Amino acid sequence: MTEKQEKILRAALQLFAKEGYHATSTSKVAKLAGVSEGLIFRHFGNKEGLLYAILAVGENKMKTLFVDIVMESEPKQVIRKTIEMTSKIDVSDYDFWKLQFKLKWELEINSDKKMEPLKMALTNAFQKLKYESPKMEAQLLILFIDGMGSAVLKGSSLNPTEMIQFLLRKYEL
Amino acid sequence: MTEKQEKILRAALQLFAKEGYHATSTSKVAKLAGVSEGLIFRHFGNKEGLLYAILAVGENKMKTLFVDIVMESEPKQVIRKTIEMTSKIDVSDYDFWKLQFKLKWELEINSDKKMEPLKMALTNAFQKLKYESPKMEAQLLILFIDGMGSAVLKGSSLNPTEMIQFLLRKYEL
DNA sequence: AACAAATGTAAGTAATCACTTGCAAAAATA
DNA sequence: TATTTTTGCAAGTGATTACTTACATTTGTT
Repeated sequence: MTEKQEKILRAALQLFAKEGYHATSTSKVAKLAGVSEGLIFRHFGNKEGLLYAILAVGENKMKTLFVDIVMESEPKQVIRKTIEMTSKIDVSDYDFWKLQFKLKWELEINSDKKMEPLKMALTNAFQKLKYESPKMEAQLLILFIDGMGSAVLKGSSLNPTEMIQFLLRKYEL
Repeated sequence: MTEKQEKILRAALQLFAKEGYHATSTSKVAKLAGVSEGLIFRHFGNKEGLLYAILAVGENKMKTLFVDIVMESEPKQVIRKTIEMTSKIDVSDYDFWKLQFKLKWELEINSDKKMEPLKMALTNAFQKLKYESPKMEAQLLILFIDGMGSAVLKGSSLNPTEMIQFLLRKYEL
């Protein structure tokens, strides 16, 4: 990975996350990155290739965020860590997460499949804790996580710390 | 409102909801509507004007969906109706709601303010029912509604009817 | 050192973008 | 009926789009 390649990826992430994929032209990316426009196509083939290069880099961020939860054996800890997940997101990664949410609607790129391991872990946790409908409980919690993430990234009025505390009490954690 | 004006609005809603605002060109809208491209600008000024004309038409849809809940005096009914809200959405209105969610991310058009009356009604309802943190409860439920709507409109694997039943049980309704 | 491959740029390309102009037909108003 | 206003279209406009080409420079390999 060249220095200029990284500059392109950083610039593209920043612009895609802020303005959206279609609203960002390759010439804008090149300008912000301080490279010639042609270099984008030399390295990434086309605009779509640039997008997927960004997503590939960020894929690991998501995995490392999940692996700590999925590996956890204590059921109560699985639930606690899931609820606290959004607060664990580094501010420097906001652009990446914002892009993830944006793409879900702008293009129809779904990140649901990546959620599957988390859903499994949660279902198991709720089952161990003798909840009546562990599968539904897992789905509901994921719904909340998604909503929390969305609220935080859009700078909604919602106070995430307060909401996390509230949820932890609800699940008796 | 001319017949051709309506045709333009219908075509634009369909395309904006499916492909997104930036990905839809005015020429595509004109083609689908079966009119000349210039007519769009004659009637709506520019592309943004076309978008806001669509949103103005749909504004009432949102209001009528909320008014039934906000006017309800029985607290348990307020909560029940809120939970059941997503299932009350007509399939023919899917495009409008999809556009609403899309715009929240593609442009930064926030529909949070329109949620405020619902939030107030829910807070009151939870207060009457002696919940410990009525405000947080209201916020949590709205988070859920948002997530449900998002899941339904994106055709996620989530079964909304099942989830609604599950939630009604959770709130002892 | 010699050669090949990879990295980089400047200046293009045709196509498409949102939008305008000029003019005709229809509708409303007098 | 005469006149104005509104509705509509065909054919434009310059700007911007994603992408290509031709050529120079740097880097890696033998």
